[in-house]
Amino acid sequence: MGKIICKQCDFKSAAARTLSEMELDGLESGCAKTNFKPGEIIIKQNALSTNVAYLKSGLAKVHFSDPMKERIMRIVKAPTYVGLPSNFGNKVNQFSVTALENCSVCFLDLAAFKKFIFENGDFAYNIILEMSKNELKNFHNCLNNSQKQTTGRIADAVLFFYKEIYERPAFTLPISRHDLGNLAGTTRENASRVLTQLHNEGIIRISGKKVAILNEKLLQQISEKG
Amino acid sequence: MGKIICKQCDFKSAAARTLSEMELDGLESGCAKTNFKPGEIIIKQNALSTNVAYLKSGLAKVHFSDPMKERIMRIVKAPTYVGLPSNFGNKVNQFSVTALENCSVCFLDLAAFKKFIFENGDFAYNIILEMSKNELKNFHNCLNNSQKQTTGRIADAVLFFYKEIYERPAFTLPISRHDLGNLAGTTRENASRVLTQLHNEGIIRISGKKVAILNEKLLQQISEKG
DNA sequence: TGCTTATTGTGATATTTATCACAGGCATAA
DNA sequence: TTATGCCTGTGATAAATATCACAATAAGCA
Repeated sequence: MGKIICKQCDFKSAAARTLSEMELDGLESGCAKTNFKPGEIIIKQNALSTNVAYLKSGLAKVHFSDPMKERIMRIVKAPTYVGLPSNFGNKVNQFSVTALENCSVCFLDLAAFKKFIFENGDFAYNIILEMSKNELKNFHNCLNNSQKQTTGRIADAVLFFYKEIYERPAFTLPISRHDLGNLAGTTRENASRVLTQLHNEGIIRISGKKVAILNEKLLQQISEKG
Repeated sequence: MGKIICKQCDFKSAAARTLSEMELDGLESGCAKTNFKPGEIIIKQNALSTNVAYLKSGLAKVHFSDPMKERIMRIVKAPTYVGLPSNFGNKVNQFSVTALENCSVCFLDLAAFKKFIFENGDFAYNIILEMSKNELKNFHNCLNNSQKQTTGRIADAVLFFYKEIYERPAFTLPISRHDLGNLAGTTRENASRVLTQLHNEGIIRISGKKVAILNEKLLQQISEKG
C-alpha cells in the first residue's frame, strides 16, 4: 500500500477541498488508509468511534447488527463519510458498516477533524451540508418504508440501485435476496417473489443477481403507488 | 408581544450560548419571535425554508403531509431547532411542523446563522452536535418502527411520552388516537385496541387522553420484545 | 339549546405478510 | 468425486394488520 498523500488525493470530500495545504498536511499525519474486501467489516457496531471514516471508493452496507434483529439501513457509495453522527453524537458506533465491493477507506483522527471544524468555517459548513443531505435521505427512506407495501419497497430498492448506485438500467445486485429483503423490510421469500412477479410482468428482467430495467416508468409507478 | 432581546434570553441553545454579545446583537436584528396555538402550522412543507426555526417553548409534531399519505415522524419538545436539515440540505421544507401546545418560536435569519457557522467554530461544532444527536434519534426511531409489531410500537410511544416528553408517569396525551396510531405506524383502531389491552392487563391506566403508567418494567419489556 | 363534526371503542371480515416446508442450484473444500 | 453450506424459488398455511361497519360519546359552534 502506497504512502498516503492527502494533498494529492483525487477523492477529496467537499469539506476537505476547503482545507489549506498546511491543514491537509495535518490531516495526513493522522490518517490511515485501509482496503476492505467484500464482506469485511469497516465499522463495527458498539466499538468506540474514535475515527472519522471516509469511504473513498467502493460500496458498503450500513446495518444495525443485533443478534436477533439484523437490519440493513441503507447502501452507501463512495465518496462519502460514514458514521459522522456516531462520531459526534455518541462515543460508540450505532451501527456496523460492511464492504460489498472492494472498498478503500481513510480513517481520520477525530481530534484533527474537530479542530478543522473549530478553525475552518468553510470546512464546518460543508460537513453540516453533507450531514443535512444524509439526514433528509434517511428521512425519506424511513417514510417510504413505513408507507409502502412490500411490492413498492422492492421496486424502490431496485430503482435505488439503478438511479443512485449504478446509474444504468442493467446491473448486478451486490446483495443476496436475503439482504435485499432485509433492506426493504421484508423476508427473502417475499423479496424473491416480488422480483419474479416484476419479471413475469415484463417490468424487469431477472437472472440470478443480474437485473435489467425494462419498463422504468411502470416500475416508478409501482414504487410510488404501493 | 415584548421586544426580543436574544442577549437576555433564558432559552438559548447550546450553540447560541457560544456567541459573543456582539454576535447576539446580530442574531437579534434578524430574529422574529412568534407564538403558535395548538393546531397552528409552524413550518409548512414545501414552503421555502428561508429561516432557521428555534422552538423556544412548547410541544410540536413533525409530520410529512402529503394529501394521501400523512405521517407523523416524531414529536419534538422545546428547546430545539426544527428543520435544520431542510435549511441546509434543501431549499424547501421537507416536512411540516404543527404546534400541539402553545409554542414560542424564534425564526432566525438563515444568512446570519450561516455567518456564525463560518466565523464561530464553537457555534458550528454545537450545531453539528445537535444534528448528530437528532440523526441518531431518528435512526433508532426508524429501526424500532420497522422491527416491532403494533403492540410494541404503541408501548414505545407511551414510554416516549413518559420519559422524553413529560418525565412523569401520569400525563395527558397531546394527540388523538388517530395521531397516536399514525405516529406508531398503525391505524386509530389498532392504537385504541392496544391501549385498552394494556389497560386491561393493568400495565397502564387509560381514561380518555389521560394516561398513567402502572407497570413500567412490563411496559418496557413489551416495547422491547414485540 | 340543538346541530354538526370529530373522536373513540369494538366486533367482523378481508388483505397483507411472515412462517414453514421442501427441493433444486451452485460454490467450496475435503 | 462427495459432502457441506449457502442461496434461491415456490407453494401452503398461519399470523398480523388494515378495513369496514356501527354505535356512543365528546367537543365545537351558531
